[in-house]
Amino acid sequence: MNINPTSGRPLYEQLMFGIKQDILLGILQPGDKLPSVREMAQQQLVNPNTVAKAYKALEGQGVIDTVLGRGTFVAEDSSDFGPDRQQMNQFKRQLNDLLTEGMYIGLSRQEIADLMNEWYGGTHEANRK
Amino acid sequence: MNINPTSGRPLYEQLMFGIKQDILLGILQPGDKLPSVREMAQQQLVNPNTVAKAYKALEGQGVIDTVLGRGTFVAEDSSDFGPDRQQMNQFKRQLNDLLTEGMYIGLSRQEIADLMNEWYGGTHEANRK
Amino acid sequence: MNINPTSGRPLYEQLMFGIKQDILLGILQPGDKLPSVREMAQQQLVNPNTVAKAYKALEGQGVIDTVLGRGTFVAEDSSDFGPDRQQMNQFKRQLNDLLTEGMYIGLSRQEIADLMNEWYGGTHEANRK
Amino acid sequence: MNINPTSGRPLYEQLMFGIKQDILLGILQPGDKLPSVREMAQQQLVNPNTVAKAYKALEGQGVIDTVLGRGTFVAEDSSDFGPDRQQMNQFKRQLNDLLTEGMYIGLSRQEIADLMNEWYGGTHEANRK
DNA sequence: GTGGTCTAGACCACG
DNA sequence: GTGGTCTAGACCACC
Repeated sequence: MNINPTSGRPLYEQLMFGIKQDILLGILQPGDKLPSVREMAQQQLVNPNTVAKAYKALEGQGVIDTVLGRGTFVAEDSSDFGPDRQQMNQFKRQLNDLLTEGMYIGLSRQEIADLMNEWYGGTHEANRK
Repeated sequence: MNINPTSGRPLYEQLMFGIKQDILLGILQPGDKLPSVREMAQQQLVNPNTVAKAYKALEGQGVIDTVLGRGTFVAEDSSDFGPDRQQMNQFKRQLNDLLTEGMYIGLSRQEIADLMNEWYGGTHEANRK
Repeated sequence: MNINPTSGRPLYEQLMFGIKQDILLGILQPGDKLPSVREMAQQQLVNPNTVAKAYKALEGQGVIDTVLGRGTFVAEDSSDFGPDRQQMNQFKRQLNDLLTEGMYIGLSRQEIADLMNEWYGGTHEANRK
Repeated sequence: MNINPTSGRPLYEQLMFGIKQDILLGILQPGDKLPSVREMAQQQLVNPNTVAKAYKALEGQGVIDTVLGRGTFVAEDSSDFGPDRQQMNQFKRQLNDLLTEGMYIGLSRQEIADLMNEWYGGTHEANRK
């Protein structure tokens, strides 16, 4: 998981994102314990408040469970968060914007497809369906 | 072009994308005059400053040219040059983010490829020269 | 003389500039007749008012003389407009800005010097002192 | 850095150049935090929006990075990459304009070269690594 | 606390 | 008429 403070995306969102990704990739399994708020804050060089906010939001989504005094754990049924309509629409809008941008800087359809394949091939071979 | 003030996306960014798309779709041709800042502001129900901000940013990207006292025009050779390194890097970062996002909301590689083909097929197949 | 409407510099200033340059280069000699306001406007694709404004300003500087009903002529003593202190200061400030910019985009001192020599060599060999 | 509100040059542009120069002079080092928008506005007696405009433009040029909620920082590798084509073209245009201007106010090739050497010698010889 | 966005309204130079 | 700049002041999300 990589946190990029200059990307403009909220840090807490990037954290949520990274954790969900780790679950989808199987790096984190249901029942696994997450780093404590303070540990995670040190690892990722962010403010503990930011981690706490991410954990709280994930708990609200049912992705993780917090047990007072023991820690935070990946929920048992955490991996079935499929795309809802709102997320899909947002994604399509973003893809739309990105392809417009790509076309503008002179990238062909093939070049963009290549970049896409590169990403899947390089980092996520094991996860393709 | 439709500006949606409640979408959460900055208005000036929506304007920029709308104009870029109009150019790619051929609705706006190189050399065409854009609505004046004040006209566009009235059409889209935003403040003239917001339009000016979008126009300025587009000029910075080489998409449009502004002639003092005359107006703003679609640039002639906006996509002639290949992508430069900075643009490429930025694009790859954005693509990376988007694909991660797609994976996170549960979209498969094929589904994303389909969305991409849909975009190219639907809006731009007919427009290629 | 080339007028660039998108440079951000006022058109009338570019005109003044170009005329003075032609005089310095010897293309225009003292006593030569300048194109009429309308002719010049057609040649340079600008509004006649813009040409008139440039001519008037040049006359105010003693660079050209207007004879009513006959036309506009290069003044006899027009070529001795040396740098005054204000012009020098402005020039130094602009050079300062430009060199800062050049250093920023990664140009070495030598590369900038080369560009400079290229400019002098290419266009103005005859005029060097 | 001194902002001169009566010079005719846009304030935000003066800010941009002042910051770039501070970086080149080593007064600001990569990673250093810039004064906050509000602080800088007070220091330079300008409106915060004007500072924000300058910061935003510098970020667009890759000179500084902004971290939401934390502040603005000098970018780490701002001049690593060579100049890209667009930047080069813009620089050449500006150099061209400036040299024409110099010739027009009566500066010889040697005088301009001297001014250039003066700039490099005076401000940046000691600072090279 | 930080920067980001938007509005409103003013003044200016240019054409 | 055009865009460019600046100010003032508001509201927001993020940290």
